[in-house]
Amino acid sequence: MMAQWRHAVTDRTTRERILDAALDLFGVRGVVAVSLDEIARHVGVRKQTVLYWFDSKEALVDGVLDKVAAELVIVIDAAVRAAPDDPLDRIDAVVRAVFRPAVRRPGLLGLVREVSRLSQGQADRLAERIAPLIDRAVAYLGDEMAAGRLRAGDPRLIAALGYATITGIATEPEVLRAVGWTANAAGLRSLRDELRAFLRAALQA
Amino acid sequence: MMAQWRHAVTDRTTRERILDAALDLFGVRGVVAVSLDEIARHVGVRKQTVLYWFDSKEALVDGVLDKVAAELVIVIDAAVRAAPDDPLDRIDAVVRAVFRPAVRRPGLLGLVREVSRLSQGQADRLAERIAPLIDRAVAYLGDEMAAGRLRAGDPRLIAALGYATITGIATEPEVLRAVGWTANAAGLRSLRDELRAFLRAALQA
DNA sequence: CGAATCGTCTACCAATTGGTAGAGAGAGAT
DNA sequence: ATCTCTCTCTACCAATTGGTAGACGATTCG
Repeated sequence: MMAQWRHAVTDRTTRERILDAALDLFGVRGVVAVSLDEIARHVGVRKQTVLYWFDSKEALVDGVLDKVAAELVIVIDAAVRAAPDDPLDRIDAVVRAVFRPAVRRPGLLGLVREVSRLSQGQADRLAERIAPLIDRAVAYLGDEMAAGRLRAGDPRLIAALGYATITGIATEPEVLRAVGWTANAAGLRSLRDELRAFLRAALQA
Repeated sequence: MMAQWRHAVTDRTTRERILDAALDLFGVRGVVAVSLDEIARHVGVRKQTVLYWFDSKEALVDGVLDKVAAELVIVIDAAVRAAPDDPLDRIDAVVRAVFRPAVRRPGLLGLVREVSRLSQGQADRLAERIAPLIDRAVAYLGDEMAAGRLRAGDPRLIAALGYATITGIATEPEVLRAVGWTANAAGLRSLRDELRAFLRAALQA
């Protein structure tokens, strides 16, 4: 139990590779649908090695959630900091910043979605990690609405709706396939632009 | 195999009750996370009775997908037929019509989302059933855009984005909880109204 | 009444699941 | 050279999974 933490700093490779594989598999196919055996196979190791680094499947999920939260916080923080003042441009910047990693790793947002199917404790764990992001976004939306620079509304629900739009479109390739969209570079660009225009229109004053 | 179809007409109770329980459980927790045993327990019957009515778990999923598609088609068809001419009002009507059953049965839209995790054949099965709905919606959006009554854009992607927003917000209670929303009658009303305003703004010319 | 059919049940089964126990290879430290 | 510690492995295990075989009562039909 202790051993893992003592070595997590120096020896990252195996542990990190397990987390990476678990993130992709859990995020795309769901936590219950992916066995420890399958994760181990993807890493090129035996199941017991996974159980050596993580005491249980639950602990592995915890680790993956932490990883996801950290990655999202970094990406969004950087985007917000470097963004211009105008609220619509700022939201634009966040969308663009989230879109790239979300497309590169479909499991990233998929795992956030997965939270509603996990235990209450695990949901709380992730919520706690990204709460600062949410609080800041909600406060920002509220301020800009009050200043008349964004369409008025309940900033909490507006934030949730924006999140639902982004996550929904990023995690449901089947829907895009159903409307005849193709997943090449041009398709991705037009999807990103259409998403930005959609959110701009939804939020502008 | 034949027996089931021969009797599906006369004896609906058990079969229907299995489908109902399976829809709710599959939709909320995911197909792989729910065992036939659990479904049977919810119905008050043994697993083998479930396997009597449906040859396999896969066949049960097929049945549930058909049920979901049929329910959605009926609800949306009725809403569209009874809706006024103005495109924004018409979309409004559809949102309101979908919102009620989606809230009453959280598994309904959850199961549609689940499709990306099922087999290709099952994804096709559902896609085929709701294709008319999608095609009509896309064509309608395109016409109204051309007429200048809706914001211009790729009608296929706009349709997918609208779907993502509705389904996303309806199937992720954790997100709403994270922004401090409460699931009572007043909360539901304000969520529905905020969703309508959001989509109106996103789509209007 | 007798026979067939239908719906549900009990009794199993092989495969897979998350998890335990502990062996053993390799590296560093004494 | 041996001892200790880290890491991965083989060998199991109990529980659960989807699914099969077939018995048993009730209903329908001749």
